Amino acid sequence: MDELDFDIIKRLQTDGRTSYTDISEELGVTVGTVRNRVQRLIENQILKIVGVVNPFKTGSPSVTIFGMKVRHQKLDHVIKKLVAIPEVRFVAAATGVYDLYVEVITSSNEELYRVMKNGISAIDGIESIESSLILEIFKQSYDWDVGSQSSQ
Amino acid sequence: MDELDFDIIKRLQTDGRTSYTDISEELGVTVGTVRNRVQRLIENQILKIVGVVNPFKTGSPSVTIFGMKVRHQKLDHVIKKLVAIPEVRFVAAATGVYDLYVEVITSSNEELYRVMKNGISAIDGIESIESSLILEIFKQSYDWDVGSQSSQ
DNA sequence: ATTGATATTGAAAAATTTATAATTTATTAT
DNA sequence: ATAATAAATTATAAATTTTTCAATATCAAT
Repeated sequence: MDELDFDIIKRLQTDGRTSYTDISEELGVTVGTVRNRVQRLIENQILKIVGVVNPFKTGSPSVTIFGMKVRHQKLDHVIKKLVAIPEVRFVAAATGVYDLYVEVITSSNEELYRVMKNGISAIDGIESIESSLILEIFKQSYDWDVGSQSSQ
Repeated sequence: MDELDFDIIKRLQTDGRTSYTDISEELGVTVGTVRNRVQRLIENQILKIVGVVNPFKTGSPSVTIFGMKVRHQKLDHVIKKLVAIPEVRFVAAATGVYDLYVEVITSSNEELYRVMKNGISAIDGIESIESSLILEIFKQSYDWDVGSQSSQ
């Protein structure tokens, strides 16, 4: 990871379909180099180019954020199980009131209930779950500051 | 929004750089149609094609999730102010313990402190803030089920 | 300095995107 | 129902981008 990687990422953060040609001209390297770099970043799972939708604009989905307290000996196990559930789209460890934050998106409340009952509740090691149904998303941006070589 | 829109979105959710040609062949429509649809979806802010990075793989950032309780009369105002802060990348209204969930990404703890002190704390109407520093992200997927015409 | 490994470049071929006009499909008013 | 209008889709060609690959350059270790 060097300055060029960061610069390429910055460009793709604002538009994931920016042509490698454009990026190469802007950054003063060859298209091939941009291509190689992007490929490597994607292979190493540092970068992912995806179409993102606001779930509330494509239907009436159930978006839920869970705050979980977990037995620390079981943390790895709980994470592994959660990650394996398709409807679980975000899992992160945190400090503070909850050990884990988990986001689930289903296309209905019935399906949410199914995931909670058969998927999440069945996991051994979860001590408590606080759940919040998301009503509306006001901001969802992906161009956060990836920093730079010099700032590390 | 019809079945074709959903199918195009589904394809882009897994790879944002899938060629329109590929999509068109797969869905049995012309490239032009795919192009028009994607353009319209992006214009209407239903779809966004972006490069997403795992912030923890591009440095040592501060990722924080805030749970906020807000005076309901001030909710619009608080949301407006939060959305305007560049480091705030996610704002959503919720049921449950918190009225708002907010995610902030900064490239350091110092910057996080600055955003909290000058940006967030300065907003009138926030009654309480619970903050959790995210330590690691285990899953971050974007291919949630956008449903279909028939399922709506 | 030399070797080996890795990354970048340049150039041509293949493929995709873009633009545009014609056609089809859908919508609205009569 | 029918005609008129609008909107979306198609087909085609030109412009651009992506891909491939051999040659060159860069870097790290000996």
